[in-house]
Amino acid sequence: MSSCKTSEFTFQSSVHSTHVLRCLDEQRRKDLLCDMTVMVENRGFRAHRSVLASCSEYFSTRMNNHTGPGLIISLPDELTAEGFEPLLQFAYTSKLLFTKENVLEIHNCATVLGFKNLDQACFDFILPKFFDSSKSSSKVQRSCCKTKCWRAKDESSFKNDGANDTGDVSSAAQLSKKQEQNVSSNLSETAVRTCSPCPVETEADTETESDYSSLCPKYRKFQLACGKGQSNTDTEPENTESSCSLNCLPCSSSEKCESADTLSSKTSTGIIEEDAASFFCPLAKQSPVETPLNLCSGKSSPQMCPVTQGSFPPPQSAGKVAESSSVRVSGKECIMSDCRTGTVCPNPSTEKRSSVEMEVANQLSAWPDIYSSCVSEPVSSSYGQGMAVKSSELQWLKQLECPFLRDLGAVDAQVRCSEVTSRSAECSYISSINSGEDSDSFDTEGDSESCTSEQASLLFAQMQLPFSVAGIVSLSRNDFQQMLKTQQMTREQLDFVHDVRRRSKNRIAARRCRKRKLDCIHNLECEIERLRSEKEKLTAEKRQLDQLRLKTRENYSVLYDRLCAEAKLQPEQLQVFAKYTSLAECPFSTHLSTKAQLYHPSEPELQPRASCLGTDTGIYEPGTSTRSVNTQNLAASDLRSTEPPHTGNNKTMSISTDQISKPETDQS
DNA sequence: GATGGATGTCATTCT
DNA sequence: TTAGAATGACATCCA
Repeated sequence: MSSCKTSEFTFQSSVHSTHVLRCLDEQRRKDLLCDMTVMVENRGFRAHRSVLASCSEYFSTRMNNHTGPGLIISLPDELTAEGFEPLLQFAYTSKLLFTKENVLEIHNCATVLGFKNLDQACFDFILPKFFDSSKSSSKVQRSCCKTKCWRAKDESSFKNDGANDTGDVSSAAQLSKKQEQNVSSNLSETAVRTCSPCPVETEADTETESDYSSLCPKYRKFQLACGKGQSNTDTEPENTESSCSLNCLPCSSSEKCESADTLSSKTSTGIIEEDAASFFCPLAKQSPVETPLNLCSGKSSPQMCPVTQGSFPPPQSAGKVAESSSVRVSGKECIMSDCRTGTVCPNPSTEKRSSVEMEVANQLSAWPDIYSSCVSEPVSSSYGQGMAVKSSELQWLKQLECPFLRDLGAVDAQVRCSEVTSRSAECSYISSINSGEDSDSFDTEGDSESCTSEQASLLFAQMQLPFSVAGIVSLSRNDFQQMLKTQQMTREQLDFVHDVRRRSKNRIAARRCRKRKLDCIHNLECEIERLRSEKEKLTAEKRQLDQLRLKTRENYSVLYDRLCAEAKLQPEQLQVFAKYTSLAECPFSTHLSTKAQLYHPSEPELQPRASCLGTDTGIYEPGTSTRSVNTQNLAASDLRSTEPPHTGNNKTMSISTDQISKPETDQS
């Protein structure tokens, strides 16, 4: 405590600025404390001078000489309200909403007004995406226009970029020259940055496919066939990792281009958000609950739970983290974030996570093996340093509400197991190894296979190996071999270490594999359920359509008969009529053909008119050789039986097969 | 004692 | 060519 009194503490909230901005935006909307009006195209926009002056060089310059109240600034004629309004919103929300239609206007306004953080480079990236003929605006636009994503560029290159842009945005380029003289002086001195062309996917479908890239071929095929995302596997660290690797594609440059926002793929409206959190894995924003721990490509993540070099924060502090914040204690920074909200606490001063943080992230990904290993291994080594913690020091992790740590309850069993194991004086596994038996023997001699990692850890201690099981598992191959080189180990020890590493890796792989299998089974079950319900729905729809079709057919039949009766068509006319109405898809083509057949000139002896006159001589005699067209379908007859008497005209369609010269072959 | 789930390990294949 | 990951098969433990 005495040292704490003399230490200097800094609390830095990453959400404070957001809150302030939000309040200012609310004030603007309510016209509270607004001290200026911007006139564009006869439209007035109320705003705060300080906000606009801090965002725009243009406003900053214009306001220098005005200190009185009621300042009204009219924008140049070439600017439009359509272009200015999104910029005003951007000034207050750090989000730029744009469409293909107004992006040019916005670009013009931003250029003229010298909006900071909306550099030319941003539009350099966006505009080609919009106006490239091969791209559709409805596609996903991924922008890499984060300020952190931009690399410093000299003014000349900036101008070159601007020249390159003329192909797409000629009007904007024309404006830029004149406007640069006024406002871009500051832009240039602030090291105009451009966006390195991150190799991001711009096609939504490509992104979807990439999502499945982490799956094994078999399951990938299934997932692709199902067209489903990794609904259940999202909570799995390795899948999160794969997703992150997709969304956090590194820039081609060496700059720390963490990610680009995934814009909405369903609308053509883009959103560029200048948010600290957005510099990192977008999954944090997309599904914060489903993304427990961001382990982008095995690297550390700002979503990392509180971890420091061997000194963990107390449970109460970790468990009550209400908002993203970073606490700097004596020069060391503890990253604290709320896993539930997905907020992050990027440290602006540190570009990379410490190796310990990265190591812990890796170790957590292998949870709970590492957890149990950590508990049972008080190994102090450069390799195991990050993991050599007591179980009591890890208890605070359980108090976090990170979904990733949900299984801690299950882990407790292993912890207890490991503790018991560590207390046991004898271990058959150890004895077998020490006796010089083949390492395979410990497969069958272990008391519990769930404790084999702890037993191996114990053996490490027995063999005085200065590293942990978790350590050698998490190391890359090069690091692992380098580590072995630094150690003076016997052949037996080397074999043993290699064996443990291989088995541990395979153990983890087997878990992953089984988890995938279960997910696959679950997905299949869901798919079966979905298909079943879809089938029922389609069946009901088909039934409805069938009834409707029969009804229509009957109505049409009635109309046809009435037409025949009223028009008193001659057989030749009926034939022609039937010819031009007997479309293939017409349900009455057969009917008409039959009628036409009835009136065929070669059969003058037939008396078709009898059936067309609506008389009962049309012969409908159930049980006889007569056949009704409508009785070709049982459902039709059922329907007729429920129809009112007016459908009795159907009888007129009844045809005696005796009257037809050749037998009717259509029995269907 | 039978049984099914969970897990570890090995051998093989795939990437 | 090789390392690592994935996975089927088998064995074991345990409820």
